[in-house]
Amino acid sequence: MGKELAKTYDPKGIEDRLYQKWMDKKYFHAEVDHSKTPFTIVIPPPNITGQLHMGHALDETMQDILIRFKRMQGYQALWQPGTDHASIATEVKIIEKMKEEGITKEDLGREGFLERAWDWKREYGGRIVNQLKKLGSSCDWDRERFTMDEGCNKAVTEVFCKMHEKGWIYKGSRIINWCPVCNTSISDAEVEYQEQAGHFWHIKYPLIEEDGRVSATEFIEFATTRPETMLGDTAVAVNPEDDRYKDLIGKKLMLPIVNRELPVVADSYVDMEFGTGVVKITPAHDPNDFEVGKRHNLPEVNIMNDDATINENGGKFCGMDRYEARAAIVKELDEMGLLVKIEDYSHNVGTHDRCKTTIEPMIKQQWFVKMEELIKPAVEAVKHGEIQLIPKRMEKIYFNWTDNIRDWCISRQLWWGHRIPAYYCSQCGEVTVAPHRPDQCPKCGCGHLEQDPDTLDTWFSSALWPFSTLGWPEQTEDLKYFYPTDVLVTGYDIIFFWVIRMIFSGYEQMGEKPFKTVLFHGLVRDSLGRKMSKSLGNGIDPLEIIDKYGADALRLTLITGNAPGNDMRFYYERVEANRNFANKIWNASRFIMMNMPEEGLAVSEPALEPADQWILSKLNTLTKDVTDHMESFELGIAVQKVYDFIWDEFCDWYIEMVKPRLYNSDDKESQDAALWTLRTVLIDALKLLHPYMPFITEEIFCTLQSEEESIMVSQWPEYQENRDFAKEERDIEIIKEAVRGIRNVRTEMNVAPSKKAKVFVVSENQDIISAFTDGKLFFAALAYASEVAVQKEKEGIGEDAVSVVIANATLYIPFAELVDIHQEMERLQKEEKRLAGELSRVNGMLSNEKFLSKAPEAKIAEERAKLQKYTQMMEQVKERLAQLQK
RNA sequence: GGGAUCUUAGCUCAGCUGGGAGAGCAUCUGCCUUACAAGCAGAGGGUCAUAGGUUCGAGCCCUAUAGGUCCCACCA
Repeated sequence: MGKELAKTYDPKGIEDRLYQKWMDKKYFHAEVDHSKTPFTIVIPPPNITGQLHMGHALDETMQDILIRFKRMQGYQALWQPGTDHASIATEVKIIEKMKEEGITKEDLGREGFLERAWDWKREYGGRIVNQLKKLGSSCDWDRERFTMDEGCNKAVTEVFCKMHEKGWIYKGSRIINWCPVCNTSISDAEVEYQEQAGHFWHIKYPLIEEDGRVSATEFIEFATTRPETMLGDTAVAVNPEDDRYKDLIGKKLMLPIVNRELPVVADSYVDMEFGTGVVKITPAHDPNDFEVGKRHNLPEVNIMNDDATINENGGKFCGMDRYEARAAIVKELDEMGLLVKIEDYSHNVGTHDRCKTTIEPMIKQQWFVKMEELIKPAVEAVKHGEIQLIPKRMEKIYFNWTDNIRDWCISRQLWWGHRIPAYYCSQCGEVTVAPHRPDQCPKCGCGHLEQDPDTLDTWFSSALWPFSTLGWPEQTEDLKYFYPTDVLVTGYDIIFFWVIRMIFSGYEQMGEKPFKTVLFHGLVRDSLGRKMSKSLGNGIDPLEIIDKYGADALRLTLITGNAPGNDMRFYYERVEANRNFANKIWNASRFIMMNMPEEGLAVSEPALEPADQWILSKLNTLTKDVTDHMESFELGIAVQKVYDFIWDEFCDWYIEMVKPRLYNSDDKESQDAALWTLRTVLIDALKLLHPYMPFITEEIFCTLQSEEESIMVSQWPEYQENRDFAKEERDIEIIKEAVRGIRNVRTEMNVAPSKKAKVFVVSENQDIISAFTDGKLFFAALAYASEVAVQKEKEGIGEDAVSVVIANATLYIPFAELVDIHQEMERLQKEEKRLAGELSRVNGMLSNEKFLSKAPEAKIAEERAKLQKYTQMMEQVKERLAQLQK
């Protein structure tokens, strides 16, 4: 007897031990090796503030599967890991923590705050990395990077200076999205529109008559959702085509409360159909109005402070919060008789995606990236398939963004991040953009230079990630060898933030795409289909699942039962089912090991029996299918096939077929062949499964072979022509069909499993006869037969036998005392009816001329074969029925 | 307003380029058969949202409709 294993698989202990072994052996490490083809994945760097959630777990699992697969295939597989400083997310968290201590950012000052931030990074930055390891992620940890490490900082500065010189980064006064809570500008991508119930205030402004007096009778009415912005109104606009207002164009209105004269301008932006066809124009606080203002040279009156309170331009409302001011203004307008009515109105409000605060559009000096030219190669690359997006439908989302792109506001009024390398001369005001602080102002020569206080959007550095992590801007060997990377795996939710920006950055800085394929996945939701979130408290912690069911079970759950790019729901039942699968493999392996002789097996291939050839042939097909599916990124389909193979074909059929041979030590040769096949098939199946379930496969592999070896650096199985046994496959399938038939009738007749009976196999077909003769031993075991007689004639079979009809053969089981002739006839009649149905369908097809002339030959041949098979079976059923009727 | 996506067994979902509907869980029946009760053997259960169309053939392709989800968008 061979090695002993525990009766149930317990991943605890095993996983950490194996991970440590892999680390110790440096299996994850990849070096430049020109004898191999590189295969590279860069990790979407998790935030240092983050804790592992299901989204990460899915993301990392997909990447690990690909990396392990390619590594086994012989590629030089590099999975480049690292973390992201996550500028705003981290800064907000640190401020929150400081608040508990009663300290503000300002108390500490910039230096003090940054010290705290780095402390935070040291404390929590490693946490997520350790969690990734729990999943089994085979990242090259020796290469771990951080978006604010020296190399990445250098890359950021380099890009900023280069692009500034080129004129593609500029500073400008433009309308931007301002978050009054986070106190910073944010990019368009960070604005999240939320449908909110609000009001539509109908207001009217009086006309100024020719003589300069404010009319008491003539007004223009319009509606607004933000009445407080009237403080910044500098015009009212109508559509130039609008006959109702043609006469008004060029005239003036009086802005109430503020008492500012407003011109009536004509602009096609105004929709005549909407509302009254009149729009008040606030260039400083609305992006559209800003554009209108530019077109008509309107003054821009900023009415708000950074915290969204009204500033001195708001007169008596100065100091009020924007909503307080809104109420006060509405009240005053009402008192003045200028409020026409208030309607309930549901509309989209822009909020900051991080804190959900309603953003305030404001005109501010900010740094921008000019997108027009930059985006072009990124569009071409996807359009021409140089970069492939999976699933393909993501392309539409991609183009939708690229087609409507606006300049990217990259400056943030934050401290945690890459500080903008721009220096201002306090004497002459000259702006110098340079990698390092200049000693003196290049214009006036003075030494009073102040660095821009702002930092860069956190995505500015992540956009460079695929090459900054490989050493850029240095032309390193790593960069030459591993870039462009192969696959980027990420959620579709950051396509705009990250994927697009990496693509245009790759082309701009490297002159080459950052990756060949982008593999998108969806969101992991809870069992009710809701997003997992802290506020709902419905998040499921992957670490708890790993602790309870093992990382392998979790990985399998995340990767199966879901189409690429679709969201998935998380069910404990599914993890449990996959845990059970792990246990199934464990026990199959245990069985094999228990039967292995101490001295081991001869290495050479023994004389195989049909059952052995059948499973080897199945494995061969499986190998091909799995490899094909994995190569086309159909990871879930691939592993589903391995699952079915292992559970159904290997465990439920092959192991059962082989038991009688194992227990019969008289035929040593047959036993050896069985053992050899069991081991060979198990090992290859484990290899196919390894990328998905790295721990259990390694544990078994090593127990089966030696602790020193590792499945993760073993060779990926390949399809072998000489393992394709078509005939044996067919023969065994026929026997399986017979077994199923017998089990079926036995259950139907309530025959106790312990009750064995003689089974007669009657067939005139020589192939069938020899197949059953060869497989007698296992057929008997599977079909609960006490004895099997394979013969051409029906001799010696009593009338009161149960019969099972399969193609080209009839099986008889004499159950004298159990057989109820009437019941047996009913059963056969049911079968007759089923066959009649099949026959009419097949005949229908084959008698259709159009089918015969248009369908592919293979299909026609297939149907003809079926016709033959069913016809033959029908004859047997009829014959048997005729006998019983006598 | 534009677009994407979904609607398949009681539940959650697969179903790759069109060729006789699948899985897991749940349900029912019988089994502790010397790898596994986290198991084995068997069973029931679907007019593949609806209506048209293309095709020899449609869950799959096209059109429309209904309902759900999501993304984008400058109608104040």
